[in-house]
Amino acid sequence: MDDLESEPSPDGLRTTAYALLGLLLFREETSGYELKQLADRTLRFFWFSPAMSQVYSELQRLLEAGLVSARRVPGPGRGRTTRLFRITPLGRARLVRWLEASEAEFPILKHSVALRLFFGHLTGAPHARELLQGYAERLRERISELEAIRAAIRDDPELGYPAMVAEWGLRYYEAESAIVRDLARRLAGDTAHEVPSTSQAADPSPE
Amino acid sequence: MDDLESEPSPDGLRTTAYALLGLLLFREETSGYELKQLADRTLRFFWFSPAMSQVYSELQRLLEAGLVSARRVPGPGRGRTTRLFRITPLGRARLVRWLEASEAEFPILKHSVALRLFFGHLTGAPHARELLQGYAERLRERISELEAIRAAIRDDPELGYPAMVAEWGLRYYEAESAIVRDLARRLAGDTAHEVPSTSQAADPSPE
DNA sequence: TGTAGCATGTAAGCCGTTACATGATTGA
DNA sequence: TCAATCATGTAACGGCTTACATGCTACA
Repeated sequence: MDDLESEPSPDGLRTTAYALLGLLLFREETSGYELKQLADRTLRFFWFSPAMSQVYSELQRLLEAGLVSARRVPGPGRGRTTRLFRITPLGRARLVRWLEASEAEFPILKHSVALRLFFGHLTGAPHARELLQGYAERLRERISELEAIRAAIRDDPELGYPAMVAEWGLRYYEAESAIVRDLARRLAGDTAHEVPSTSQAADPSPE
Repeated sequence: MDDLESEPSPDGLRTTAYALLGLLLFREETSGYELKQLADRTLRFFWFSPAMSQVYSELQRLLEAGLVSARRVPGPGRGRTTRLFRITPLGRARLVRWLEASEAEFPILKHSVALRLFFGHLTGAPHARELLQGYAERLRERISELEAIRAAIRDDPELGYPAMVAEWGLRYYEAESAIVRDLARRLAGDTAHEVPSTSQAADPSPE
């Protein structure tokens, strides 16, 4: 089982650091705050959106490694200063090297809905159906969000790759919706017997 | 942004602890070692398979909370002892309560292939295509593994829910395969211009 | 003879989170 | 006037991983 789990690259930087570094490519200069917002609109859909505090700490690390530069500017807020970050040529080169030299890990899915369905015999078909319906609902929200984003970037020729990823996400969500719908339907037929299993269940896998 | 990130339940146990606890339902008694193997064949596909050391520490925690019991038996290996764990009635009750009382989080996806594709303009269409083809290859492996598992559990009436999850996984992988195939095809048309973007790219999202 | 599998753990460390601390501006 | 937004961080903690430590049995 050599599922190379995001080995720390020679730079000592993790995938998340490179992800944030890459986002800087799409901006001239950004504050940490703004970068977090950008992550919420992009990374969130296929990686994850780091906490505000992590954004700052990753930026600090990238700064120390020379992959980004920073300058302080006043405001907004009279006494306060804002730090604006920018990717350096070295940063860009390192990002490219990382993309070319390192292997992509197989995607990691933490799917708590599937996990709960796995134990469905404990709570019964009606509960499982509600679980799936709740998930379907949240999927619809996600789809709306992502559709809005895709519509906004669709025709920008500079954003072909982000657009592909957005489409990937949409098709993924739509596949999920279809599967969930089918499973819920199948459970509807079973609704008769509630929480049927009192006995110890059998082995879920053969020897 | 209230994406309730796996809040520690009143028990102080995380999802992973409940996941392992739930796996014990499918066995009379297991060693930590065997539980890890079971996790590799089940949890891995929709949650993640914890490291060996984590399996032991979660079991220890569950033991202290009285949700599992343990007994030591000799062997195999003359001087060595094996600890066999078993879910307690309390454990089962707590698992049910957790399933019923807590909300399922929206699935978390760490998709490094999509992340890399997002930055595809840095490495060019041929590289992106290779990335997708490599992923497609690994997807095929996963599909084979999961198909074998599904075939083995398919007709056991006690394992209806695990079978549903296996099917979910298969359909998910098949959707991924289809999307990846289409994206790779689209990139094939673009192969002419290698690494086209030297200029700073534009904003990936509208103001 | 050596390596893979069975079996159990401890220790160190990083990744990422929540909670905390601070403070100005804008708009309801 | 009160909340939201902009903006920057620090501290504490938990989850999970890798590395380390140990040793037997079966098999090639």
